[in-house]
Amino acid sequence: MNLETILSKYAQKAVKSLYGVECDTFEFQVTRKEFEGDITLVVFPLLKYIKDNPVAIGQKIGDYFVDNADVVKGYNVIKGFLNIEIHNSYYLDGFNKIKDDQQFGISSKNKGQKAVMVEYASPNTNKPLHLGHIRNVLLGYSVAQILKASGKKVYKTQVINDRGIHICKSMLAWQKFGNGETPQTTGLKGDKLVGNYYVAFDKEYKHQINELISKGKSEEEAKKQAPIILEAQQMLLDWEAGNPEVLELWNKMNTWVYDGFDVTYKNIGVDFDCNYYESNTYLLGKDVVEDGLSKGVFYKKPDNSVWIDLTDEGLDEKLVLRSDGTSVYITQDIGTAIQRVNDYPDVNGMVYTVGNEQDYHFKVLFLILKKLGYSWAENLYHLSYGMVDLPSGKMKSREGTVVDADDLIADMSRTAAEISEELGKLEGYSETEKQELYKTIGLGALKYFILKVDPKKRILFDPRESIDFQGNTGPFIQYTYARVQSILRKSNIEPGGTIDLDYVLLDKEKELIKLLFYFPEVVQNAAENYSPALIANYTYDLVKEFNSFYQSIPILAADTDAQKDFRVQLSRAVAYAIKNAFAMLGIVVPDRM
RNA sequence: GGCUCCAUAGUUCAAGGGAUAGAACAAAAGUUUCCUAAACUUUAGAUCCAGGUUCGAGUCCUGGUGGAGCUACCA
Repeated sequence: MNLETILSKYAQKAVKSLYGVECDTFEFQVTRKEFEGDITLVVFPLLKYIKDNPVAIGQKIGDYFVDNADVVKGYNVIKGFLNIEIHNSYYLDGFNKIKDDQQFGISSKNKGQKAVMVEYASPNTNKPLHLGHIRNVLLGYSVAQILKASGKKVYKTQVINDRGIHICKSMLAWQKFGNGETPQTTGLKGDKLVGNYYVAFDKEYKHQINELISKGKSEEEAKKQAPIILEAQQMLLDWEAGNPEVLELWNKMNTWVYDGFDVTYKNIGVDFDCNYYESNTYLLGKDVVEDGLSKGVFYKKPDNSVWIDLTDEGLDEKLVLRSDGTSVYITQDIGTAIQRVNDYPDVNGMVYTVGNEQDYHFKVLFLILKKLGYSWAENLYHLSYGMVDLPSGKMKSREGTVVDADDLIADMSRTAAEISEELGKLEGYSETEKQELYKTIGLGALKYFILKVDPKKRILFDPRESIDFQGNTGPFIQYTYARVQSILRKSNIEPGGTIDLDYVLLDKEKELIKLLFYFPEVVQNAAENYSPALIANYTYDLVKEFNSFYQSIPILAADTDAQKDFRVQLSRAVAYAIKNAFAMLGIVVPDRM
């Protein structure tokens, strides 16, 4: 039971006995540093029920606390704020309960109940992954970890967009200009190779358009009549018809791309429990539409196209089946959602990590699924995030301003290596260990940089300024962790034992314990809000407090054995929290750096 | 046109309707015979505008301004 809950109970009794008022919700906040006290009851909200002045109310409740609540040592009232001082023994007792818990902050309470499926990445197979995908993947993966840590069962998944005209473009260009090139013959990553042909297609397409325009065609006509686009369209038809040659090429090139993606995912440190391929799912959903039609959820227009009317919900009419009976994007998404629940019957909710340009699409999708009457449709969440922009604006592949995922990761490692080598603290590390560490630090910087920002907001990424390794950054937090590990190596104080409840706590020590107590709540909060940023911010606060403690208070050289013991154990508990919090962000913490 | 999201120090980010709006980077100054200076300690600096609700508004509401996005029988 946390402090707020305990104090709420006393507060409830207090207002009952003092004023005869029934009230069960109270507003607490952490006492500001400039005031005496540990936790503060805000009195103002009580004015609705109690006719008295705020200071008097505060004092009376404060007196009641001191007389009745064991944990309360004293209080002061400033304006409408009742600042409550808590006995050190409360903190020490609580600390004894958590200090050896390596899983601290990770809840296991809801295990075995309903699961949630988290979708992220969702790449196209015609282009390599870029910085935008990195934000997507990091967010999705992190939210999955946070949900797990909050006690939920989670499946991680992606939808791979492996069909359509865009894939045919790369295939066609490879056929025409590829001379049989493969990742093996060129040494290129498969996704990069295929991406190059996508660009090659575009180049040729533009060339043909210009030629046609010079022959007197309008731009519109030229775009439709360029031979290469006609060929691509034919290829798509062949693909849909099951032409074996086209399918073989499609398979071959997609395999290259998947191999390339696997390398990138592994580099980033993310994975999936299952994959859905659009080539398997694009036909799904049609039966559901038929069914919904009979239920009156959808309606048919004279040309046989099927629609849903969402004007009552403030949205538009939306097409769900074309007049020729083929499905559209949303039809497929309806089908995929249902398929997932069929495949994983314990799934009772889904999180879609998709950019905010699709806010409208997901609003519609969720509404449709609700109208179709699926119980799990209540638990769908669009984890919508802002674009990653460059100082010049949007990333555009045609202008070559895309920040490639692999390149960026390599860059980050390189920067980490430069800084590390300059500092020269890695005596005794082998070259492999060093490289591993540089990657850990580089990735830590990148991931923290992206995840500390509220998902909704767009991120500005300036490739020239790169990403900091100092201040409010991943490496700063990793560094603190490494420092603690160093202390633990040097001390021979093992986990276990109990801290004496009479131990005299210094302010900075108490602050750290308070922050630790707050961690499980932060995890729940982050899970409810699907927000890795909350975890990142919390970790930063904790680490900042620890560094201040570390700097001003001797640990191994403490005056007494009791102090040394306590401070080492406190440091270890902080390290557990850092490690677990960072794991929720998908960031690894090093033992040295 | 309609709808959605965003707007906080020079810059990048914080702030569950609560006290004097926090950090970091950049700027200025200091701290290594001491547990890792990727650190710590100081200084200076901000809520887009106008109304409203509230005991209390960066936060909620209305209207502006500026930016982004959506508004396809594409995915």
